Parts: sequence; C-alpha cells; structure tokens
Amino acid sequence: MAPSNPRDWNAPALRARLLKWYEANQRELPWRQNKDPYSIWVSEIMLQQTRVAVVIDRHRVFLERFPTVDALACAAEEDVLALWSGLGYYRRARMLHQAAIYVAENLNGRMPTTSAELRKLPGIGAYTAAAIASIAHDERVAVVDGNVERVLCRLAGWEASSGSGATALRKKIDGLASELVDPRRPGDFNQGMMELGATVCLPRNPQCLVCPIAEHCVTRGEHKAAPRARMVSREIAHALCVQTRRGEREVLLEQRPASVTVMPGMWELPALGNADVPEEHLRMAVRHAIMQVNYFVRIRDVNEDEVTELAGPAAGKRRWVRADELAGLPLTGLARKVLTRAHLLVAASGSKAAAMLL
DNA sequence: CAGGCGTGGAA
DNA sequence: TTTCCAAGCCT
Repeated sequence: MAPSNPRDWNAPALRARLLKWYEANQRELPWRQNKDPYSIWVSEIMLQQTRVAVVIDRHRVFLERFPTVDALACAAEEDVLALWSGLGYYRRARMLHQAAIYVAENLNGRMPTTSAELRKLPGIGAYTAAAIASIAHDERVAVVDGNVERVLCRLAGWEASSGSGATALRKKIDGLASELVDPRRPGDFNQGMMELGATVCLPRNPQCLVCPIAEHCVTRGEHKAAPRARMVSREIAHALCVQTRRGEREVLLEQRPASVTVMPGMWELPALGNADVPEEHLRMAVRHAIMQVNYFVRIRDVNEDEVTELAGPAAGKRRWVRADELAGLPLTGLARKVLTRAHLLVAASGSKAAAMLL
C-alpha cells in the first residue's frame, strides 16, 4: 500500500524510475530535436486538445513557413489561419499570432523565459507556460495536463469530482505534481509524466504491467472519469459549384461572418437550404464531427444558375476561388476535406508540394 | 465555474 | 455505426 501523505511518496525513487523509462521509451518528435523555445511554444499550442499524430506534420510545415517569432509576427493573420486549417480551435492560431506580434514589438523578438512571464501572453495558460519554461529553460515547475492529472489521480487513488470539489481536487493534484517534479531535470520529468499518460497510463486500458512507477501507485489502474455530453446527429448539404475560366478551375466559396462564434472568417462551401439531395446531383457524402454534433454532409453538384435558388440565406461573402489559391485560404476542416476529395486541393499531410503552394 | 471552441481516427 | 476523445484556454 502506497502512502497517502505526499511526503512519503519516495520521490527520489519515483523520479529515477520515470526518467530512466522516459530515456528509453520517449518517442522521437519534431519538437524534441532541439530546445528552441519558439518551436516548443508552437508545439504546445498545437497539442492543446489535439493528438500527437496530427501535430507532427503540421508542426514541421508551420516552422518551415514561420521559422522564428519575428517571421510569425510579420505574417498576415489570414496566412497563419490558412496554415492552421484543419487543426481546429482556430482561436489558438489567432492568439499565437497576437502573442508573436507582442514579443516582436515589445520584447525585441525575445520570448519570455520564465513561466510567470510566459503566462501573460495570450493563449498561454498555466500548463503551456510551465511546459515551455521547464522544457526549454529547465525551470523547476510542474506541468499538469490531462495526462498528468490522470496519472496522479491513479497514483494517489483520487476520484474525479464535480463542482467545488473539482477545484479542491485540482489543488491537490497541483500540489502533488510540484512535490514530485525533479528539481534537477524538470523538463524531462514533466515530459516523462505526459509520455507515461499518453502511452502507458491510458484512460481506458492502463498498461500497468509495463509501468515504471507501478509500485508507487495506489490503484494500479482504477480511475473514474467525469461523464460527458452525448453526441447528436444532424443532416446538412453544401454546394460544390465549379467553373472553368481562362483554363483554370474555380470553386465558389463563402466566407463565414466575423461575428459568428464558430470558425469566424473561415471559408467554406455555400450551405444549401435543403439537406435532401437527389441521387443524380449527389457528388459525395461525408461525416464531419464538430464539437458534439455529428454532421452527415451531402455535397451537391450545383451549377452557377442554381446556386442562388438552392442556397440557404447567404450568411457570408461569396467569391470564386482558383484551385491554386485554395491552399492559401483559411478553409474550414469540412471544406478542406471535400475539396481534397474532389481533387481541387492537394492533400496537405506529408506533402512537400502542398507546403510549396503556400 | 460552466460552457464554448474543431477535428479525424481509434474503439 | 456511433461514441469518445487529445499535451487547454478564455470568458
């Protein structure tokens, strides 16, 4: 039975075991190639609520296009959003861009080095500030992300609670994390904890038999998570309206208003008022999940004459976009998916050609 | 403090 | 097929 008093966790042994395991088992990831704070910063923002597998390629492309804080600060927001297209949570990109501008204009292009100073930048919360400071600058501060929270709850035998209990639990978790973090190698310790949560101490199937700190763990795998909201399904239709001018293919797109809360200013295919699409006009059907809504989307081939009568009330501003311009526009994930499938846009993932289009 | 904010792929 | 996410942050 592991002790419940944090002072009895045998932190030195736990640290040694975790670090040894991390050295042997850490994944090779682009943002671990060096300790460039800017590269780590970009990775941490991209990784917020987003899977590592998705971020790997996006991080590489982003750093090729915007290699430094100054390069990012000089960019137009539209170009930053275009590069972010498909990653979701676009506010992250806007705040990253705003923060880069602040650093360039007020800090002589030099990023803050302490977690307290980093925390003041837009888009950088407690987690991200601690992650950048500990990984890039070896600041002795613990990170607590979803992984670390789960690992520590299992380690200590704490159950998830709601309301004010959640706040109290969170304070206990933060306290334990600070107690355990290795003062000599905080960056590696923090990454080790997250790596353990991501690859061993999994939410549903914890691999306790290969866990390096199993003997420090109270529960050996038990962990109740808070229940989530149910998904709902919805049927919608969008128009795929293509024309050829001067030998170039163009597609009709619509820019979402700046005033909407979801994906403001992003470009998408015009929405149709009727979700029922006759078989002969059905170009493709895709599923697209946004938040807790499962959209079953029908894409209808529509000619220029039909588009106005078929479309719902035009929410945004429409324009014809040449196929070779598409990669430079901030497209919604759905628009990107459809245009890629329709061979109007080259798949961005793993493609040098796609990066060169930008 | 609860709710809003995206996505593609695993289970 | 449908659910459930994944290295949070802001208001």
